[in-house]
Amino acid sequence: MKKQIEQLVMTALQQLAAKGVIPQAAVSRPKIERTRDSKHGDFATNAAMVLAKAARTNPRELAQLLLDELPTTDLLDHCDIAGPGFINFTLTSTAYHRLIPAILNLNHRYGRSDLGNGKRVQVEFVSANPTGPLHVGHGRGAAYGSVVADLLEAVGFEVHREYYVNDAGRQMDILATSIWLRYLELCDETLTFPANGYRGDYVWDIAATLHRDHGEAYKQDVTSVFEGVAEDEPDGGDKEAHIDGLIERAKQLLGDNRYRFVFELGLNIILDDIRDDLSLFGVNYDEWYSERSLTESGAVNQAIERLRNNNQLYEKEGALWFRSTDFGDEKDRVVVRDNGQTTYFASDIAYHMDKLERGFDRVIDVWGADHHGYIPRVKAALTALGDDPSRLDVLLVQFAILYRGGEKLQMSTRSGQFVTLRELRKEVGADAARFFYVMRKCEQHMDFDLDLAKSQSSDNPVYYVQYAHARICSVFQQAAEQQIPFEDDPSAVDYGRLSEPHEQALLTSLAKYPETVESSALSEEPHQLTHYLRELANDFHTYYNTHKFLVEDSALRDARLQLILATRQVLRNGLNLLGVSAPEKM
RNA sequence: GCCCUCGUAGCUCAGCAGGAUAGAGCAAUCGCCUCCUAAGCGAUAGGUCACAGGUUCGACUCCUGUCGAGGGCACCA
Repeated sequence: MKKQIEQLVMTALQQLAAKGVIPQAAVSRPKIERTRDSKHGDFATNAAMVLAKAARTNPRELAQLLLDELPTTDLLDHCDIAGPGFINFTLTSTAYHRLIPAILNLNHRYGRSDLGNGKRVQVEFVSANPTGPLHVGHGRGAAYGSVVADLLEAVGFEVHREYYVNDAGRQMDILATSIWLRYLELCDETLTFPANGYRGDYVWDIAATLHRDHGEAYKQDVTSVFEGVAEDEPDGGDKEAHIDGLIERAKQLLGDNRYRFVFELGLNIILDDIRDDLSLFGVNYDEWYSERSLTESGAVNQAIERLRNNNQLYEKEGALWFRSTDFGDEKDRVVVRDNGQTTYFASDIAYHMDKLERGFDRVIDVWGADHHGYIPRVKAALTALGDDPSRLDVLLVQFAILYRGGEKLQMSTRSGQFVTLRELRKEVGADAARFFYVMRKCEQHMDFDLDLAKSQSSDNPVYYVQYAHARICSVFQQAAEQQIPFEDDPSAVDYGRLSEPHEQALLTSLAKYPETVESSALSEEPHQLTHYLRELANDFHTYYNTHKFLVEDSALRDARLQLILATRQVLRNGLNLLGVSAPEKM
């Protein structure tokens, strides 16, 4: 609807330009907005106010000239000039009535568009280190990323969903070593677990698997493990040096193959768990991209070479540095350490280079807010490599703070004290969790109230929307049980019978759906859709409470039933985009 | 110290590229089920949009500064 008005105004503007009223250069896509107040009609434009200066006339006069040039259409009931020079458009009721069969014919396609023109977009999200189960902080990124991906797909982009697996690096070595130490404990060895090791129960579980399947094949004498290793922090030493020493010792004592085996065992079990967890949360990927594969394929070295050839690297204190300050970063960054190992940043340069080279028109990274300082250096690297950094957009997701019984819950992966995404799902359900996560703007710090998400009451917005859907289903259930007939061809119904204000309100909301999806998708703001669905559900509940649908008057009944069928379709489409179920019964 | 994000009703948040009288939901008070699911609906009350300047016809929205909250400033990943 909005598009149609936009075209009408555009035509009028071109006419005005042709007549020399306004300069040709001033003609641009007019801004058409929904009015806030229905007294001002359905849509409004400020075009006359914007162009008044260029036309050397006052806004209200220009508005009149514009209206004179507006093509005739059965879409518009009337237009008027208001306030300082707004033009208000009021649609005809037929324009709205035509919407019902249109929605029902389009079915699940109502709200989808081809705006994206099949452009390829990659969305990378979650990408948590596989050193433990996902926690509720990752949940927000998961819900947000997957809804953004689905929204972009709905408006016609070709979307590629990807998880970057950090399967290399020190954190993974710490995990492998933690598993091995727990294994030794299961072999009845006594030891002091390192302060910096991973202490979660899942580490015990993996160690138990190793012990069960391989007995004592990986056992070593504990004194040989700890002897000569730097003191741990509680003993007055450095916890980093201590854990690094233990990693070295593990590699030494187990040998390459056996160490590798423990490492892989941990990685695979945890990754399988993450995959399973996300899938149950309704989050699926096209690709799990391994960090290690970048090193193995030589991509990391290639990226470093390319930077070197572009004269962006220099050596200092035995390490190789990238001149990221030349591209706006606050300090230069190391890509190869003095021990010859490439840094995580080097992998990330290679990864982002690879992303752009895979031919995506746009690359979106969904990161936790704690990574924001990382953006300038990645963009710097892309610029230095001669790529276009504007093709990369980083969306930052703020932390979610969990509350239970009004108390803030603390969490930390290392200490093993956290609420996992799995626990959250079990406690509040995937539907409520997803809806809650996505209800807030991503850059907004979020308070996640567990009690509220769990409550099956009016306080809970998820149930509110789902309930509207179930209620509509129930009406048709009733019609079937009472054998009340109704016309099932939406185009054979007289919608002129829909004259109640509640019906008009509902129709207006239904018409807004495509605009909402488009705007949500383009601004990467799923919360717009959740708010919309709440309003739509509210329009329906209000209507439901004041009017009966299964009335005697069959023509009126037909019109009302088709209207709520269209409503059900939109609720369903919207919930589906959020990855939330639309139950028939509640 | 520097950088990023945020600061709207008692609480949690909307306010879409500046536009016509600031919006919801909780919580509070008062109403509505012999009637298609009361997980619902209606009504009342509640706000110098953190503060101070600036930009203009017009600022919650843009710019600068102050204050406050969170996060980031590794040869960790």
